Amino acid sequence: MNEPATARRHQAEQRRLQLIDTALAVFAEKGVDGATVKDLSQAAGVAQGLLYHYFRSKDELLEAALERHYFLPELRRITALDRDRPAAEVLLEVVTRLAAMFRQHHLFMRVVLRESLSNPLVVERLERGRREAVRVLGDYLDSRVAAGELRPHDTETTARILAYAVAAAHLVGTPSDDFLPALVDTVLHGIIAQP
Amino acid sequence: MNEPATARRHQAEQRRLQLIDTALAVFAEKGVDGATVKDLSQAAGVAQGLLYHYFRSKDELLEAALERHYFLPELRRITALDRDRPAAEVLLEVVTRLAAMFRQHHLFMRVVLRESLSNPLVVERLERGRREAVRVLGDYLDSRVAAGELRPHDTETTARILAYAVAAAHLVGTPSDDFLPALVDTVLHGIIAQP
Amino acid sequence: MNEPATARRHQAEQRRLQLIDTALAVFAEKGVDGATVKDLSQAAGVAQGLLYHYFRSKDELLEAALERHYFLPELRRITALDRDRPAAEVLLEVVTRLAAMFRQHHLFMRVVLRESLSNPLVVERLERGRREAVRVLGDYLDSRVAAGELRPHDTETTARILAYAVAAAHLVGTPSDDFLPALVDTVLHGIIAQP
Amino acid sequence: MNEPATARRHQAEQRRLQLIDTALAVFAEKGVDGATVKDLSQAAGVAQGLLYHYFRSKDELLEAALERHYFLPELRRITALDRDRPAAEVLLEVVTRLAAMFRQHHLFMRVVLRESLSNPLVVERLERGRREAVRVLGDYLDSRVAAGELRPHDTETTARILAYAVAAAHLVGTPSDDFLPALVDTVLHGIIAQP
DNA sequence: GATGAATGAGTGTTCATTCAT
DNA sequence: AATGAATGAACACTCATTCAT
Repeated sequence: MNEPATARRHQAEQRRLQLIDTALAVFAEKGVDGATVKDLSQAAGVAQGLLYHYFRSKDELLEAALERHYFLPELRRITALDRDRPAAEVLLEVVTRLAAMFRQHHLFMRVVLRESLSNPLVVERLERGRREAVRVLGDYLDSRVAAGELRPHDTETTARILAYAVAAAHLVGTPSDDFLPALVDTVLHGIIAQP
Repeated sequence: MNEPATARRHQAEQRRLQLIDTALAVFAEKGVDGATVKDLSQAAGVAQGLLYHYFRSKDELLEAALERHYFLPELRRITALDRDRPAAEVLLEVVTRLAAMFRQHHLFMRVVLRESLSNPLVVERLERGRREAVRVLGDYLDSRVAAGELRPHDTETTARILAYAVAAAHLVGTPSDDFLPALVDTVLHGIIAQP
Repeated sequence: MNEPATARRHQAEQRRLQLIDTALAVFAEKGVDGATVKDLSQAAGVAQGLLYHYFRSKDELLEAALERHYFLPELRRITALDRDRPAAEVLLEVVTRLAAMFRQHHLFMRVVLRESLSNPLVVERLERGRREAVRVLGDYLDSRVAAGELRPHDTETTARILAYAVAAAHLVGTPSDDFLPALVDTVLHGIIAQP
Repeated sequence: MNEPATARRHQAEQRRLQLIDTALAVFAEKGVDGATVKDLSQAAGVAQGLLYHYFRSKDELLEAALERHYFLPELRRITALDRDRPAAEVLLEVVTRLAAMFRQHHLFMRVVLRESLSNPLVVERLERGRREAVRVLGDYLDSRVAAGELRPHDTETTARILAYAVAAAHLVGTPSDDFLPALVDTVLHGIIAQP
C-alpha cells in the first residue's frame, strides 16, 4: 500500500542527486562563492526555493556534493598494490590509474582545489586523500626495497614526487601520453649517465 | 618651486604601494571575492573612497598587486644557470632557491593559486611563470646531456618533475629540510638497485 | 449505510478542532506572523498541505481559532448579575470570575492582544467584548444607585476601572490573591480618611 | 580646520535621527515584523542600503528608536510629587500628566505594546516603566496616609488602579475629558452611598 | 483524507561603486 | 588628498500557497 509513497520517495531521491550533480558542475565552473543560488537552480531547471527543500543552505549542498563525489575509496582501490610485483611494472600502472581518476573526477577536483585555501571542510578532505596516497605508495616502495628490487632510499619522497607530478600535470592541463612513462622512467633510473 | 610637488608625488606613490601591499595580504587571507572593499580600506587605515582615488576598481587593485609582486624576473635570475657546472651540483642549488622564492612570495602565491581557476588574468601569469621555469630548466638539462654528464632522456619531464615537486611541497606545507636533497638525489640516480 | 460516512465526518471534525487548538497555541507563542505554516503543521503532526484541506489560508485558520475560543457568551454569563444583590457582595464575585476567565483563556487573550493593533478582525472582537462588559457592569451599578446602595456617580467610569484593572493585572502577570479584594474595597469605599 | 568635518558629522547625526523617527512611525503603523526594510527606507526617502550604514540591522534600528523615545525620565519628572500637597489636588494632576504623556508618545507606546509579548528587549523596558510608576505613586500615597489625609489601605493597589486605568483608557482610544476626574473622584471617595 | 514536492514573490542584508564635501 | 554618506543591484534564504499523487 506504500508503493506509491516509495515511488515518490524514489523520485525525490533522484531529484536530490540531480541537484547535487548540477551543483558540482556549477561550483566547478564559477567557484562556490561565485555560483549564486539562482545559477544553481537554473542549471537544475527548478525554482530557487526547491534547493532549500532538499538542503538547508548552499553550504550544505556543497557538502553533499563533496560527500557524493569523494573518491577516497576509489583511491584506495587504485593504490591497493600487489607488493610482490616489480616496481618497474607496477608504478606505471598506478600513475596511469591515478591520472585516469583525476580525469574522471575533474569537476570535483576543481572545486576542491579552489576551496582548499578557504573552506576548512575541503582542506581536511584534500589532506586526507593526499596523505593516504603518499602513505600507501610509500609502503609499497618500502616492500620493494626489502625485496631487493629498489635501493634503500627516502621512499616517502619518491611517493610524493609521483603523486605531485600526476596531480600538478593534471591541473596544468591534460598531461600528454609521454609524460607518465617518462615520469616513471626518470624516477626509476635517474638521469645520470651510466659510467 | 616644484620640490613640494615632488614631495607630494612621492607621498602619493608611497600611499599607493601601501594600499597594494595591504591589499595583497587581505586577498591572501580572505580570497579576492571574500575581501570586501571595506576590509581592504580598514586594513590600510583609510576611508573606502580613497581606494577609488588610486585604483579604478577592486579588480584594478588586484592587478596592481599582482604586477608589483610578480616574480618572473627573480625566477629568471634563479634559473640563469651556468651550463658548464655539473647538474649534481647545480640542481640542488636551483630547487633550494626556488623553494626560498616560494617561501618569500607566499602571499602572492596564495592569491594566484586561489584565483588561478577563475581569473583569466591570473591564469596567464601563472602559466607564463610555469613555462619559463620549465623551459629554462629543460634547456640547462639538455646542455648537460650534450656535455655527457646526463644520459639522453625526456628533459622537459625532468624539469616538470622538479618544478612540480617544489611547488606542490610548498603548497601542502613547508617542505622538510630533507625533501629537496632527496628529490634531487632521486631524480639524478633513480631508485632502481644497481646490479 | 451512512454510518461510516458519519464516522468519517466525525473524524474530520475532530481533526479540524485539533488543528484549530494547536494553531491557537502556536499563534500565542510565536505571534500570527511569526508562526509559519510549517510550525502549525508540525505542531499538529500533519503535513503542510493538510491545513489547506481544512482551511483556505493561514488567516482563515486564525479566524476559526478566534471563533472557536471566543468567550463573549461566557462573559455574558459572568456578568448576568442579580440586580437586587448588594454591590458590596457582587463586585468581588464578578471581578473574581473575570480574572478566572482571563486565566482560562490566556492563549486566546495573548493572540487577541498581540494582533489587536494590526488585525481589524481582531480589533472588532476585542472591542465588542470590552463594550459588553462595561455596559452590563455599568447597568448593574446604575440599578444599585437606584436602590440607594451606591451614591449617584459616573457608573461607566467605575465599570471601566474594574474591567481595566482586572485585564491589565492579568496581562502584567497573574495578580496576587490580595489584589482583587483590595481593588473592590478601594472602589467601594475610596481612600480618603473619614472625618 | 575640522569645521567642515563637524558640519558633516552634524548632518549625519540629523540623518540618523530622521531614520529613527520615521522608523518609529512605520513600526507603529505596521508592526516591527510587518514593516519591511523597504517600507522603512521609502518612508525616509533613502535607499535601503543606507539604513545599514547607520544601523547594523533592522533590530538595531528598533533598539535605537526605543532608546531615543524612551520616556522613563519624563515619567520620573511627572511622578516627582510634592508629598506635602493633598492627594485630592495632586492625583488629578498626575493622571492628567500621565495621560498627556501617553498621548505624546503614542507611537512609541503602540510599538512597545505590540512587541511586548514577543520582544524581550521591549518587555523589560515596559516592565521597568510600569514598576517605576507604581512604586513612586505608591510611595506618595503612603506619605499621604502618614499625613492623615488618606486612610490606611493597600496603596500599591491604588497606584495600580490609577496607572492601569490611564494606560488602558489610552489604548482603547483617547479617553473623554470626564474620565480622569471621574477616575480620581471614585478612587478618593468610593461609590458607596454615605449613611 | 493526506502527503510533501514544487513554486515564486518577497525578506533582510551585503557590497562595489559614486559623489558631495 | 581624503572622507564617508549614499546608492542600487545583487545575494542567500523564507514562506504561504498549489498541485500531482
